[in-house]
Amino acid sequence: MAARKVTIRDVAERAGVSISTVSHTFSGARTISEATRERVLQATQDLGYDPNPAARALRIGRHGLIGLVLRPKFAVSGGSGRVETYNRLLGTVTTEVLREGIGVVHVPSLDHPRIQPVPMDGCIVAHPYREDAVLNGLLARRMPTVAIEEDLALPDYPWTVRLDYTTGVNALMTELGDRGARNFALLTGTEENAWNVRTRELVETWCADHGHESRTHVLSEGLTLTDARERIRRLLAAPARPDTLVVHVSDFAALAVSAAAELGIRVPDDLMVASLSDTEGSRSALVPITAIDLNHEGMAATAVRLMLELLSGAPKPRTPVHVRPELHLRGSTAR
Amino acid sequence: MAARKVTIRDVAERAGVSISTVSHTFSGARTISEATRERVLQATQDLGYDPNPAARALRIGRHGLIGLVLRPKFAVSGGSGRVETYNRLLGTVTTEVLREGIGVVHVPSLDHPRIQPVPMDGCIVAHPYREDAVLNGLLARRMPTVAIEEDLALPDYPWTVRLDYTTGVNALMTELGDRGARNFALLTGTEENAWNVRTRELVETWCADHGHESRTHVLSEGLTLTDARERIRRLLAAPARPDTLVVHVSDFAALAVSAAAELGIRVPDDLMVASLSDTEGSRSALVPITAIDLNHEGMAATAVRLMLELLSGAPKPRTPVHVRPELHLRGSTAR
DNA sequence: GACCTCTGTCAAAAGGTTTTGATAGAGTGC
DNA sequence: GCACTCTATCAAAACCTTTTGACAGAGGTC
Repeated sequence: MAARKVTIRDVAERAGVSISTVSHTFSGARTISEATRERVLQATQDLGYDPNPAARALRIGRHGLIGLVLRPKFAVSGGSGRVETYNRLLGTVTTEVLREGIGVVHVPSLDHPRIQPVPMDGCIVAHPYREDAVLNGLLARRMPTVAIEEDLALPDYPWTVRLDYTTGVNALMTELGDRGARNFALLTGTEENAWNVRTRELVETWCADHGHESRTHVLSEGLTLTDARERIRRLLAAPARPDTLVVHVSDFAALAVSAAAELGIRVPDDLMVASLSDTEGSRSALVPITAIDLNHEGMAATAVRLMLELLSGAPKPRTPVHVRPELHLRGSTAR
Repeated sequence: MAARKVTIRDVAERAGVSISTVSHTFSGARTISEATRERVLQATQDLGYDPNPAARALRIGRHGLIGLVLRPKFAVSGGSGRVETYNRLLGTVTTEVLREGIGVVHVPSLDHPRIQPVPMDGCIVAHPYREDAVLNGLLARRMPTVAIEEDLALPDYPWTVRLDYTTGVNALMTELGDRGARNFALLTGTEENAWNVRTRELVETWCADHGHESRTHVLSEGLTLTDARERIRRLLAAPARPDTLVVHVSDFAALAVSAAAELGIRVPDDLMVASLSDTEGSRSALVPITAIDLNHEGMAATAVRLMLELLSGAPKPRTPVHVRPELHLRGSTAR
């Protein structure tokens, strides 16, 4: 079936020139006469020559590929919100990187500390856990690595893109406060990532600072929608019901809205709901939900920028790199 | 910053052995004494050695990567249904391929006929257009290629995974007929891919065979939701309104359901709606919509199986490879 | 002690590019 | 017609692995 691959040597032979001439024809590194170029191109065509990327990479020392790892592990079965996140990241990284003529390779987020050697010039790790095994493995191998969101155990890693939670969460809380919220319930998650930890700190601090009630409930991100619904329903049916719900997962926020409807609780009049992430789930809920958009596009684009800097040998950023989230006010908190 | 990369030669030197011994230590191709192995591993550790994938690929002639191209072009901004499709494909391909220790690389679906050389052993092209430039470019380069859905101009390409539209669409139409559908409107798309063309043929043929009215409307997949909504609204407001809508894009089907609600048309009593694709849009519409699930998981897994066969030199499949879609009956067509 | 087999190691070749120093020949200026 | 510069080309080296044929020494058999 597969006859021997045709190499630059075959092309050179057929065109009656040396292999360096063929190479130069493609790269334009040296001037080549029109007649020769013609013959080389013709030979290339005839033979169906396709340069070997491995040989090229070996010689020039670059693969032209950057890796992308998403943690938490990409799960097809996972909530649609997570899928959307992955897509926004992947889409942006792909687009941005492409502009530089670089490709994207999926790096399996093996829990194995030793990732199998993948041809990449650098790697972007999105949403690492605390003491993330993949991130640490890459760093140990001296792979140029950019993190999207910090590994909480590596707060000083300079090549990190951080979301400016302070601005985002405080803006949201102020808005809720202005609209009369006094008794908050925060639904946060179990995964130890910047998103959960930082937003929790900020919400709790803000409530404490403003003398408002606040109670934090931890809900596993892995909960089925049915189980999550049940948990939320119980929370809303309890006698001392909060007047405001701040929910980490947008799909859960949507659940809260529909659970409220079933219980005859009016949103936003009796209960305000806000989400700490923004996806289709929050946008197209029964009552559209006020949400903080995590600006995955901005994060990804910035990560790519950082990666290009890192690869070109630029000095590390001296101050933390932040990206602004976007607050979308919607019906679930409207007057 | 980046001192010269440490190579197998450095490890050999530090361990006081030859480079072949180092290589054998890793590959296990020859027996190595315990003492030597120990020293080699220690040296590897000390130096932070990381094998060069390009050199390896060059030598063994395989990259350990397969490419994935999604056409129509992956658009983040595109409808959420398209995003979901991409994810289901990507997720399945990644998972399946990983099992074999192979990685996945994103191939930009450049409209450029000449994709830049990407290190991959084979490439999966999903949903090619008619006379697809990328698919043809790959074949011209003799790249082992598997198509998910046929290129209509290459009906005999053997390494193609096809959806069994006949079974799926006929089951749907029969169901609709049984439930009293007599006057059909088919909303199909402008892109010339197997999905649009095959389903259209089947719906029209079925209606003709059963002596039912049917009218086909072509809606661009690129329409904004607002424009699509308007078009659908006009269709439903017309005097000779169909009793059944079969819609290609699930997001458009969801629009039809809500447009009907606005016009006071009851679904399914006055109007049945079915979708030729199944996504979050159809599942969580105002009235959940009966839909044909394109079984992207099955298609992707089969494509990977085909790819592995192709790469291992197996003979081409003698009969077309089909995957069954799944029909989900929901409220939009219920009695 | 001659012959053989095994074990552990090495040296060298091969894989397909890109890059660079060298050079032949053509053109230019006087 | 000499000295020089350009233009177009070539040969060879380098990139880092994996694979394979060779071989030295240890141990076994008669």
